[in-house]
Amino acid sequence: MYERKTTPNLNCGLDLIGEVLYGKWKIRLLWFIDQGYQRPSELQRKIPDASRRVLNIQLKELEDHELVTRKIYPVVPPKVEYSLTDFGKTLIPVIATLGQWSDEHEERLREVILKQPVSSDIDVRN
Amino acid sequence: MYERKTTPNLNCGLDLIGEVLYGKWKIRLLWFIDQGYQRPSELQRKIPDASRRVLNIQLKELEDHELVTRKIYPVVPPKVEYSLTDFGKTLIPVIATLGQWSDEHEERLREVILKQPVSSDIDVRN
DNA sequence: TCATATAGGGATAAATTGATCCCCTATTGC
DNA sequence: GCAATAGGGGATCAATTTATCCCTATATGA
Repeated sequence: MYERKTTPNLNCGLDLIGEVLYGKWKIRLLWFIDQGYQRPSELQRKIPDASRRVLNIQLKELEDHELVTRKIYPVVPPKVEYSLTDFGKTLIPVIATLGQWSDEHEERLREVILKQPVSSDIDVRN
Repeated sequence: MYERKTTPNLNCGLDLIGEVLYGKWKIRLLWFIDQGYQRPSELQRKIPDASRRVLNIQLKELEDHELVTRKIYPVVPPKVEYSLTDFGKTLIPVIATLGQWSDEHEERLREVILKQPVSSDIDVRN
């Protein structure tokens, strides 16, 4: 497993939330789990761009941070279900705010993201 | 300058907001600029853990994404001021939501972040 | 003359994150 | 026996992000 070499900054609230929410798929994982997609395979289908492996790793981190719990059913083939903890649930309105903002500004966002490379870098040979 | 080798995912709103807000210091930069700390040196003093260089790079990205504008005063020594664009200002309530959540849960967050390494990894030889 | 302040950037190294590949478990059904 | 199913993990590589180091410029004040 990867071992951190630097100590995280934990000065202000924004550092703290960064520690638990940074990770390419974490916000989506929380969101989809809240929506009822609780099994790993369901989550993979909802987030096909992420590899199985990375989702597992990020789910594990969410679990370590007590935002989700993992319940294993002792059946074959195995069955696992993730749920939000009460703590994790408090994040849902926050995520909703993020989602709402990006939905409202979707078009603008696409523009500014895709206009790369920036004007000064445009190569007229294209 | 670093050149991207993969194309970003832009499927849903959460991908989009990720594109503009990912970056260790970006949220803080937006927040402090909104608070009136507009000059690079002021921002550096507010965020001493970030190097000058990285702040410049992230400010540049915020500018490319039209969240801030950069005004250069032709004086010596040089003077530069960043301001939020109207677009950037729409993010402030979103950031406030993030900040509020993490302030409310500050103690809990510190706990779960610092309890690392997780129980199964604890080495009794310590 | 030299340090300070102010803003910036290139080159490069280090850290972190994400992706790929291949392997394991056990049962059911063909 | 072999494939499919469902969940998982080690090793390793690639991509990305952040940090470090050192350089530019000009004016002011000691």
